[in-house]
Amino acid sequence: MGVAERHAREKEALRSKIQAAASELFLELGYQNVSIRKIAEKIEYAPSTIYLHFKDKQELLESICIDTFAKLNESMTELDQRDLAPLERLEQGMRCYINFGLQHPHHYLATFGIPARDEQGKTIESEAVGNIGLQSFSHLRSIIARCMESGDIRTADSMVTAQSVWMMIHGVTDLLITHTEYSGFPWAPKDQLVDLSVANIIRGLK
Amino acid sequence: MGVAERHAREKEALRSKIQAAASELFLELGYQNVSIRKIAEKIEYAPSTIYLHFKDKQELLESICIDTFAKLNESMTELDQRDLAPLERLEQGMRCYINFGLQHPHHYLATFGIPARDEQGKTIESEAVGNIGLQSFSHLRSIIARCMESGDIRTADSMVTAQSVWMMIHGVTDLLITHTEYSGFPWAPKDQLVDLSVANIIRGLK
DNA sequence: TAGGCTACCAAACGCTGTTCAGGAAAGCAA
DNA sequence: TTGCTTTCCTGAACAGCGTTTGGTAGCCTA
Repeated sequence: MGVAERHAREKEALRSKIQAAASELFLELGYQNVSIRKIAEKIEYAPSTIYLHFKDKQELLESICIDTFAKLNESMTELDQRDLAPLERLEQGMRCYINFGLQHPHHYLATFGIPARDEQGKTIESEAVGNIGLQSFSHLRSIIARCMESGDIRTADSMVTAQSVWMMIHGVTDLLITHTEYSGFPWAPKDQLVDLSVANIIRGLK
Repeated sequence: MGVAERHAREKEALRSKIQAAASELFLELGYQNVSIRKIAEKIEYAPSTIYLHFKDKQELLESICIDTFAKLNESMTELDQRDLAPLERLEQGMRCYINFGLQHPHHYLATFGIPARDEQGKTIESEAVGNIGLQSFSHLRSIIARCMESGDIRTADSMVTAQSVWMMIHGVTDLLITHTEYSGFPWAPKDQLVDLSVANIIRGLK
């Protein structure tokens, strides 16, 4: 009676196909310019079919971002296994985060830069995105806690400290993604900005 | 022959009325939810009339953001005249920036958080916005240069340093605006995050 | 008073996300 | 094989969006 299983597989296959098409367009055109109709056309299905697999556009794009952010968490976990000194680990973690943002600019912005807003303009955030974000964040927090234990940085509330650090590297990542192209502003080279920022953030924690 | 003048005044008045209505809706509903049609309805004109005064929606919203950012520059100039010690001045400047973002969240996000993007997803930035941003930035740079001269922070390239600092406080501002409402993430109180971030950024510069 | 000029608007175009009634096909039971 | 049910998918529509265009009404000048 493998019929039900086959059906489930086929259904899953189409879901993946939608995600793949959306992901490609997403990468190509950016968040603002991906439309349900373009995705549908790419996979040669009717637009309404997409709604059989995803509640709405937000959920579809979110599912892609979650997949992408899972890669960030993988990188972080990998970094954990390289058993570096705490401070070195912290620096690598920050660089890893920034590089991730630069490698997946659209996904990064869709997740952190352009939150969904309701009619009142309040931020809406899904549980799923919250979870994956929390995972990344807890990596950061634990590294910071370790740096405090080892005495590499001064002791403080690891929660508040980690949030503050996250905000800073988010700012670096965000502006590197969105505003570096603009030639009217005399941006310094990315490398310099990253190096100095990472160094100064760590210095500030000592 | 005051007719032409009266006409010019009337034209200017309508332009301002459009801006005022847009600004109000903007504040109320956020960037995503302001539409030309809603603005038109609010001032009881046809949507197309708006296009006699603004090239497109982007230009209209930009003109509002520019006005708002002019206030930030005013605050910064005011701060200059209070003739504080360099380091104190730097701290106040940073706090001033963050508070500005929190007081005008939609304007802040529209200017820095949600840049216009073309079909390829590249950032488009207008000259006008670039100018006003450059003004704010040059304030920051000159304070930092002064702190270097006075020996309060270590000497380095003031351009790169200012950009790095800007990125960090942008990150703090941005995340305070967009993600604090989300209850699933255990955010620390805003005050704590601001205090620690500002203190650590300055510490990192020493 | 006639002509021109400006301000304005209604309607339309092509796009968007989303919903929904219905059809085709596949699976199952008799 | 026939009929029934379930599943998947679609075409058409709705309401909204930013923007353009053709045309009109009213004021200003001559």
